[in-house]
Formats: sequence, C-alpha cells, structure tokens
Amino acid sequence: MGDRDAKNALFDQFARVGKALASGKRLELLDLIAQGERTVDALAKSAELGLTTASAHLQTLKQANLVVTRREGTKIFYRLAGDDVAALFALLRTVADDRLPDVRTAREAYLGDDTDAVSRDELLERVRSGRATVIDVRPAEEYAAGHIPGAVSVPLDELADRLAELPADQEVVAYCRGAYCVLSHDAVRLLTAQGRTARRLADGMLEWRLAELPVAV
Amino acid sequence: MGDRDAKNALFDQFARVGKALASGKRLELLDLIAQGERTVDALAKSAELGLTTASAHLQTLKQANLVVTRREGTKIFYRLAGDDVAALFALLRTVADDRLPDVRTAREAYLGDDTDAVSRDELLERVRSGRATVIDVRPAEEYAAGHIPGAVSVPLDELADRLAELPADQEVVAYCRGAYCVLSHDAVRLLTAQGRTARRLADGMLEWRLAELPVAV
DNA sequence: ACACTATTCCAAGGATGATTGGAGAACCAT
DNA sequence: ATGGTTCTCCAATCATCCTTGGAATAGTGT
Repeated sequence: MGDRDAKNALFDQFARVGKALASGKRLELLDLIAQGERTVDALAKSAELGLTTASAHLQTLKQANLVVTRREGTKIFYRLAGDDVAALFALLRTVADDRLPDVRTAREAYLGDDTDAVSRDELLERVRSGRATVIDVRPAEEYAAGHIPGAVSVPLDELADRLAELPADQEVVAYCRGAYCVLSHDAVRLLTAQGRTARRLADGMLEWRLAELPVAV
Repeated sequence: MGDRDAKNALFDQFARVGKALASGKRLELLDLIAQGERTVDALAKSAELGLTTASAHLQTLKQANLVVTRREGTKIFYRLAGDDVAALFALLRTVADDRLPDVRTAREAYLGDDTDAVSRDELLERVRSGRATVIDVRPAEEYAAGHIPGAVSVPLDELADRLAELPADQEVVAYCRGAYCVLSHDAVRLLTAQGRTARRLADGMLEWRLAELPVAV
C-alpha cells in the first residue's frame, strides 16, 4: 500500500464534496440554485433561512466549488458550477429515494398523494400534437431563467386567479423544479378541485436539463 | 410554499446520504467494498483503521443503506447495496476531480506521474487482437470477486517475483480498483523499470462494472 | 464624504460527529 | 458449558459544524 498520508489526503479531498452535500439546508439551497442564479437574499427567503445562515451555507458550497458567484452591483448571484453538479445532486436524491424507506415516507408527507404523472416523452408528444397545455408553476424568475419550450408561466401563487387563461376543454400538464418539488402537485390538486383535467410532469426542470432536452429562454 | 417541517424532513433525509459520503475514511471503505464483499476486519486492515473505528464508519454507511451485510459464521461481510451506489460514488469523485484543484494535486501526490493510459475500448481491442497481456494487480480476493475477462491475477505484491510469467515481447496492461487506485501506477513503474513495455488502464474495475462491460468470475 | 444596501466575516454557544477502550452479543468448536 | 473469534454497543473525550447577532467590507446613490 502506498503512502498513507497521501491517500488520506486524496480521500479527504473527495470528502469535501460529500461534506457539502451533508446538510438538508444546503441541499435545499442547491435545489433552488439549480433553477437558475439567485442572490443570497432571495435564496435565504426561499429557503426560509436567516441571511447569515444562508450565507454561511453558500460559502461551504462555494468552497467545495459546487457553486460559483457573480457580482452585479451590491448583489451577488450564486449559480451551479456546472451540469455535473446538477447530475450529482439528482443522483444523490435518486439513490436516497431508492435506498431509504424514510425518504419515501417523508416525500409522501411533503408532496401529498402521488397523482399519476406524465413522462418527459409523453409531455413532448402531447405538446406536438396540441393535446395539452403545459404550464410552468415555478416563480416567474425561474421560468425566465429557462423553461420547457411552449410552456406558459403560471406561478402557483397566480394560478387560482388565472384559471380563465387555461382552455377548459384541454388537459393541463404542470411542472416545476424537479421530482421533489411540491408546486406541480399543489397545482394539479388545485386544478382538479376546479373540475379541470390536470396532470403533472413526473419530474421537472432539473431532470429536463440533465436529459439535454431543449430549453427556452 | 408548502409545509416547512415536511420539506425540511425530506431534505434532511436526502442529507443522510450526503452525510454518509462526508468522511474520507468512509469513502475509502466504500472504495474497497465496491470491489466485492469484505469482512469488517479485512476492511479495517486495508484502510488502516482501528476495528471499532471501521465498525462505526460501516454502521453509518449501513444506516444510510449504501451497504448491506451478510453474516457467515462469526464473520460479517459488507457489500454495496447496489450499482447506483457505485455510480454515485464514482460521480462524486469525478465531480471533485473536475471542480477542486486540490483534488488534482492530492491525486498527483498519491498516484505519481500520470503515465499515459489505455481506455477501456483500447484494452478490449488489444485483448481481441492478442496484442497485449492484461494483468489485474489487485489483491487476489478482489480478482476472485470479479475481473476483466482474459485478465491474469498478479497482485502487486507478487509482481516482482512473477515477471517471468509475463511475455517479454508483448505490451502489458495493468489495472486495479478504479481511477484513483495506486496499484496499477506502481505496477507500471515497476515493469517499466524492468525494461518491459507497460501501460495502465485509465480507470479500473469500478468504472468497468458501471460501463456494464462483461465481468468474469 | 455620507448614508444605504447586500453580503461576508467574526465570535460564541450549543449540537453533532470521530475515535478509542472495554464490555457485551452472536456464533463456532470442542 | 467453556473458550475463542468476530463484530457491535456503550461511554467518554475531543474535534468539527450549525446558528446567530453584531461588526466589517464592497458597492451604489446623493
């Protein structure tokens, strides 16, 4: 066996990435950042964290080089360092979901009943044939940072007030951030309660990007 | 935004997997376990850890369901819970290597000069055309748990004494555990010092399995 | 220069994790 | 049963991380 100190040093370096992924708060921040660049303040509010707490977590993500920053005036925008980081994040969640029974129960508690979902291929096919209206129920800024071509931005907040914009005789497909985002679940429940035919995309923008499907801006 | 407690609970569950990957020691244990099932004692010795320390780390890996155990008499064997875990582990290392400059320096310090390596495709092609002898320089037990078809087991320990077995007029390709395993580097250095023509596979058994290439047992 | 905004840095408390030795549990052999 | 082997559990110490408020920094606007 080679040099023990050098080996420890190498594996400790790998562990830096693991450590960055070892906090639920940081994973939630990554989930938000994966949707597009955001300021510290916006991230803190979205994740319901104190500003300094959010900043500290963002620093650890930054020190692991999973995110990079850009300054614009007094604001600092955080974004993912690359698609490989998004892939790692997505795989972590998939492995956790497949391996840990507690993830499944926590997921069901958070997202609610798992209404039957549409796959990415089905969504593409429905859009092409004009059989469905696709709505992006994320906040408008995330839609602006990139969305599924042909999708209309209807943030969940505004959905109840904007029902009239959606054709009543056509199926609505809602999507949001990713496989564990609650927005599309809430949207489908709201639409169904209003008598509309609505389903959700099985995952969301994160997985859409990773599948290298076209993204509109 | 939905139920904050439920959302925190979900992301904390994801973080359980991150926490399991947040220690260099545990990553080293995973690296070993990925080669095939091993007992606690064997893992502790290979990773140069105290028995109780190794056991404690293995417990955290087990509680994250990244590894599973099997009892055989007084011995307990640990193995990976699935290929997805190996894929996550490999991706973590790739991301770390691509993103963290310190990983590159630590890697070079541990592995030594990066001799030019052979890709998996090149190796397959050389074996088919009989232009190379492939040697597996991992410990014999790891070879026994699965190896590249056609490879000969020559553990690094025995390599110096078994030079005569290797054809002097043919190129030797050495491989070991994975992209960050030192054994094949040492083997190539030893063989080159003996005047042989030797190269190493760019990665190793971990990546070979993940590429779903044939594995012999 | 001065006030103002956005963010990071610093320090301190509490919480969580790592390591170790020794006791305990599961199993096998005699 | 007894003793031996292998591993886990427990308890204690030490180190590291999380969180928070307040101070410091970088930039903008007047």
